[in-house]
Amino acid sequence: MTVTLADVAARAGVSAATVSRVLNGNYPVATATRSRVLRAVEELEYVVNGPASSLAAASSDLVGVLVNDIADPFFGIIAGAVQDTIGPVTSVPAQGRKLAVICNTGGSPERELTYLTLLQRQRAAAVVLTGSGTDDPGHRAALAARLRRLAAGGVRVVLCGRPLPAEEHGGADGADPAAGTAPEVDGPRPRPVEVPLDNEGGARALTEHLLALGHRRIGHLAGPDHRSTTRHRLAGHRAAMTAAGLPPTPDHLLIHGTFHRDSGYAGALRLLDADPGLTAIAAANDTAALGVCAALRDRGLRVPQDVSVTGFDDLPFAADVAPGLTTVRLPLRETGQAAGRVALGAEVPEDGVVPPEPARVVARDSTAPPRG
Amino acid sequence: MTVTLADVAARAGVSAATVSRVLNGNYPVATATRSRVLRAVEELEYVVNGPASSLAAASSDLVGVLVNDIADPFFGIIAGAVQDTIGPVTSVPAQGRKLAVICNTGGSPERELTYLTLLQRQRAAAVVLTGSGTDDPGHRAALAARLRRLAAGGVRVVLCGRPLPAEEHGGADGADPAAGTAPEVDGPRPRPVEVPLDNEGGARALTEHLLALGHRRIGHLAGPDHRSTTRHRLAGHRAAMTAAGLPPTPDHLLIHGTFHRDSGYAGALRLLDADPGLTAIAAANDTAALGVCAALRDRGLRVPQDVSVTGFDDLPFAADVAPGLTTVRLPLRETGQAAGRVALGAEVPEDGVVPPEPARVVARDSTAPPRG
DNA sequence: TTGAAAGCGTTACCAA
DNA sequence: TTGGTAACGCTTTCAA
Repeated sequence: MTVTLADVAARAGVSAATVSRVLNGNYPVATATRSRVLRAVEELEYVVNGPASSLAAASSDLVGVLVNDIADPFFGIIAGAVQDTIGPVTSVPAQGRKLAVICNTGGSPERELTYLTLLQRQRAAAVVLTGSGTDDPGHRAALAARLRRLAAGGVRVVLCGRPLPAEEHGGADGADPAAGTAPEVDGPRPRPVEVPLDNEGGARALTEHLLALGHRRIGHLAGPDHRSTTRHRLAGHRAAMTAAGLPPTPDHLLIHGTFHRDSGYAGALRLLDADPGLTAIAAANDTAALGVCAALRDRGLRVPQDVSVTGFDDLPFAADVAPGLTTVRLPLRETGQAAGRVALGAEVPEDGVVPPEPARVVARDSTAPPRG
Repeated sequence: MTVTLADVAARAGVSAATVSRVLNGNYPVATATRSRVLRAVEELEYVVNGPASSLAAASSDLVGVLVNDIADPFFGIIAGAVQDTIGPVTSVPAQGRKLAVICNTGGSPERELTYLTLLQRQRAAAVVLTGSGTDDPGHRAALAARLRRLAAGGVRVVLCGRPLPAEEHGGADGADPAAGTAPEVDGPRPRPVEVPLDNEGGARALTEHLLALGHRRIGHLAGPDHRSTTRHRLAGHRAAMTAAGLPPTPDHLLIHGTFHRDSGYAGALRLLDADPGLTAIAAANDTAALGVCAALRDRGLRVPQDVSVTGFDDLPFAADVAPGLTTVRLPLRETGQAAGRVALGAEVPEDGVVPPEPARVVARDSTAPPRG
């Protein structure tokens, strides 16, 4: 039923090996032969059998991209950039024609592990993990173990916007007691590469911006607890406060939520209840910040006249859509493209870390002085 | 180096066949044997070789999902819903564990075809095409041919939010003269299934809403020309105008653009220049509508006091973020889930068309009467 | 309930 | 420059 290499070979009057060589273009073939083969391919509408080819070549052209929330443009932009870089229409010569598999983990460490297993099973060429990872020691250890196995299987691992989970100390396979008999790796494998996002610097710049405007009572709507991104952004915020000689944000002005709009809405209401006199709110990301704006509107407050709102640049147009919203512009496209190039093996730094692009504050309509 | 079935079999003291049966769970195996095998799998950290298994079984567990713009939450929501339905954590029993491959076409018919070839090459179990398709006859024919080949290869095809491109009339393979010698299909294959979005009904409801508010000078910012979605939404708009006994929207109030924010911004300015007295603008989608809101703000106009703005529900929170924006709520999640179930083969209607969920108008702050 | 063995369609090595 | 031919790792009859 299906057309195979042999069919093409027969029609072109050559051997299967020759057809393979023509198709892969990695071996010299006489011009006449080549065109004969190509014509046969056309006529028979032949399409390579990927699984067979992957089996024989011991590698596939699949690249996994894990995202926390596919409905969030933040990840959409990164995933799109990765895909553009490695995909059918790539700018990296002789590397393209790979297929990006975008996997939506929903922020769940379990699903993350499940997807990684699935990708390992597909013998993916590379795996790109984007967005924040969990800080939970158990999950980190499990993730580290899985990444180790992926690397051992020749899968290139790229961490985009999150740090590499540390391996367990002590003997090999410390994280998995049952793995004592697992086979050893047959040589040095490429280590995971980090393509960081400057979460800490961005949060610091964001807070410095608010402080420069004269704000002192700043509510902080942080992301989910136990996430690397949350931790880094919080650290940046604190660094700015400290550098300005100010006390750290008090507990009642620091609320943990999610990266979603609802969380921003609810969090803003709680912050206002906790301190009706606050003049600024820093949100976990733009999506949450938009929720903050809505909450302020519903409370009869204006943005930024009454309260300045800031967030991370998850939605490129957020600052424009919600007047008064100040965001940190993270270089999402650039980061995604860098991750894509690393996944292709085209850009692997010595120390395993691609230098991050600096985050920039996009101030807009936020020059109003704080209230009384 | 890598652990294979044989390794597991040896360790468990059984044959490879038995291990395969245990792993696939589609064959009776003694409980004792099963647990012995599973333990060996654990101990060796065995992960199935997907390509090998796909080759032997002549089918893979990959499902392709094509989207026009991965950075647009509209597609993110649909893609996420498809993935949730078919993916590792699925609610459809005994069907899950499939891997969704989300492909970003950027709205380009060429990239669409390229991705379809790539997916055919991977022997994908199913392919889901989402969002508007091109109306260009050449591309439609090429797409129809490719879909036919996919179906012939046993790939289930799902069209989500767009109509099935018609086959060429006349003899078989009419669209591809060079294919005269292509092999015949070896039996009846499942035809593509349509999971529609009610674009026409939504546009009609949107326009009716504006008309009911008393608007008569309505600017229409349509989507890209030659796209099915654009055509359907335009048809709904016109139907509402006609049903109300009104003349069709004049040419100078009908502008084609893209589905992006910038297009909405620029288009709104053009519309205002063409008719400074218009009282409402219907945009191609929410993203463009947000751009319209920004343009109105920059022109010193208020929404909806001076101009009512409407759009399709690409961003769930758009109406909430931009006060005065009225949207049509398309059942994106439901549609995506239906598409996922169809892709799994769990829901295939007789006539090949899943009934669409109705679109609903989400009115908000748009009760202001028109100016003048 | 289990095992042996024949493919599945490519790739890549070795000759020619 | 080309052809023959082992792998590649799994699934799936067919027997036992």
